[in-house]
Amino acid sequence: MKIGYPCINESLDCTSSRTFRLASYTEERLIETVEQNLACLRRILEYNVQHGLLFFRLTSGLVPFASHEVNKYNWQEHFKMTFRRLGSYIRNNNMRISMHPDQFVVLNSPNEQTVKNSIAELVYQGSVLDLMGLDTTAKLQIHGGGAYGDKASALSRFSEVYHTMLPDAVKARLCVENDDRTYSLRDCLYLHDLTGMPIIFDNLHHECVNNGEPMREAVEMAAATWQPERDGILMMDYSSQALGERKGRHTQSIQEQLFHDFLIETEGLDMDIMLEIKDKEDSALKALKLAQALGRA
DNA sequence: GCGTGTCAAGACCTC
DNA sequence: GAGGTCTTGACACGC
Repeated sequence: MKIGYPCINESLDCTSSRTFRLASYTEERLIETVEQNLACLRRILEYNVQHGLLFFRLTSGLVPFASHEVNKYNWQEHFKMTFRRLGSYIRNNNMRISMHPDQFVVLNSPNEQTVKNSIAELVYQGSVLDLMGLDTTAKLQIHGGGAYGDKASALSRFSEVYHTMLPDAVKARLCVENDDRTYSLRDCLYLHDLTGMPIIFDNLHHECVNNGEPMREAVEMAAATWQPERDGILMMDYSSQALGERKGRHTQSIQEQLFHDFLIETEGLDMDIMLEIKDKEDSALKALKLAQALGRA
């Protein structure tokens, strides 16, 4: 089991998602920003290795405006060697990597342009992992999308786009994650049947929307959608409810007893866990200790 | 130097 | 149809 956190390291004084305004786009600005982002990413990865955190989500913002039409620059070629070195470092240290395109990536949107933009974004993020030379156990994680008042049609639209429009390089990495209001684990299992995509399981979302599956059973069902030789073991997002806040809101800091209970409940199941918790590596380090104490990591 | 309105992109809810 | 919310870090302007 590997433990990790997403995108941002709060102990370091750099960010790997520096950006700028579209209005101030220039090639020079792009190159300079990507250079800084990749240098910071290197530092974050080194921190992670030093601290035993071997699961990490790369930020979507590594290359600003990567899938925007304004960006005609061949950054892939320009940064080829840097990406390759980062990838070697990741592989040599046996780290697991994911990326999570954000809310704007909606494959089942009725709006054709939205679908096109979404695919372009997936191609960009997949190409980052490709340039790093990572195998297909490095994943792209998206949600089901909108329901548009007719979830059955939305699900089949997803499947159609998947089969007719997505490049193989994206399909090899794409996963679907259960969300906290529309697409439950059951819906994701249906999408898995239609496409073969593995399911990234989110325990807090499952608490928000489910069909009565107990937690351990839910984890087992999601894990069964992963083909070990192609996909690796189950990836999951772990969080717990922020007390007194809106349902589904992530806690500020890990509630250690709850995480301990979750590990006990899932004893014997192998998975990599991403702590989706606001204080980032701080909670991930606490989680790692708890997992190590139970002989899980 | 600091505070704050705004930022490429979507969906959904309320009014 | 307009506007707010979700979520959310960082830019960039104004003071």
